Amino acid sequence: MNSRSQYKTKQREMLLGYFEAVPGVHVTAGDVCNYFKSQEASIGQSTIYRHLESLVDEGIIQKYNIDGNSPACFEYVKPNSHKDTEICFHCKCEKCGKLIHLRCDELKAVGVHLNGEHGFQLDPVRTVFYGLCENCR
Amino acid sequence: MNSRSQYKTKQREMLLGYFEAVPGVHVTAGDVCNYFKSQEASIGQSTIYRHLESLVDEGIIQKYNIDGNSPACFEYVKPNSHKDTEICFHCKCEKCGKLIHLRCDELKAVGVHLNGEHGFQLDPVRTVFYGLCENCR
DNA sequence: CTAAGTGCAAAATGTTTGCATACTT
DNA sequence: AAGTATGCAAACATTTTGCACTTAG
Repeated sequence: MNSRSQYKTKQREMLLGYFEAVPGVHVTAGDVCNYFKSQEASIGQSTIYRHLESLVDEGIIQKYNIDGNSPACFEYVKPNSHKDTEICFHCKCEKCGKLIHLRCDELKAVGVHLNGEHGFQLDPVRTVFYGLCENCR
Repeated sequence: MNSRSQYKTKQREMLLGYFEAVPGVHVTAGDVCNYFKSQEASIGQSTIYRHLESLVDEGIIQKYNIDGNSPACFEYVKPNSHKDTEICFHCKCEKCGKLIHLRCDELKAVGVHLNGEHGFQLDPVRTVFYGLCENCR
């Protein structure tokens, strides 16, 4: 659950570079593995999985579970979009797959409510609202 | 995606009985398998998986994917309960992994708000709130 | 030098499928 | 009799782990 890398290794830099090159795009662990398999400098799959976990813990990428059977998706998080003052909620369309980013005070109230009434401290970074977007309804 | 059973078999009746006996409780496919393994009249796991799919399609049980790695959860849906008041929201503790299910009108307001203000039709079955539970904060 | 990182292959997990047999209608 | 349902074992896909080896600090 808590794994951050401490060494700056070639593999970590390559992974970071990969994610930085595709901001706002979802990739699966398999996508990453395939990409590096097709490069001359490849990375073992366990290393990829281990780094994905670290990068999530470090807040550099985000992990989404679209549904139970398909593989998890990862997305690069731009460093300056992470400030507390602009909490960003995510809505994912179950049909077209579109990811919508919302900055909304009323949604922040959900967190306050969960905290006050149910003793649950919401993590807006990890929580994704699933449903249907405007076009797909 | 569309599989409804047409025959009334012993196995189907046993499964139905099992779910009706534990309304409002989440069970995984594995839980169901284990339960029936400990009974003298057991059911094969493929049969269980196939019936779970049918029962979901028939609206008799609901399926939740809490996160990508843990198994899907199933819950019996009481036939005569008016749906709107029975919407169940899920909170998952990121630390201890505890799953809390809430039936809360104020959370329903989130769906209304997303719909009205953001044109997004929330799917409460699929959406899981991540955060920290009372004990882990 | 030492702790951390790597990568292979194997294990673990949860779910699905092929197929011969048994059951419902 | 005809078409489903069953259940075993094997296949599957994704992710995790054990362990010997390498590397960063």
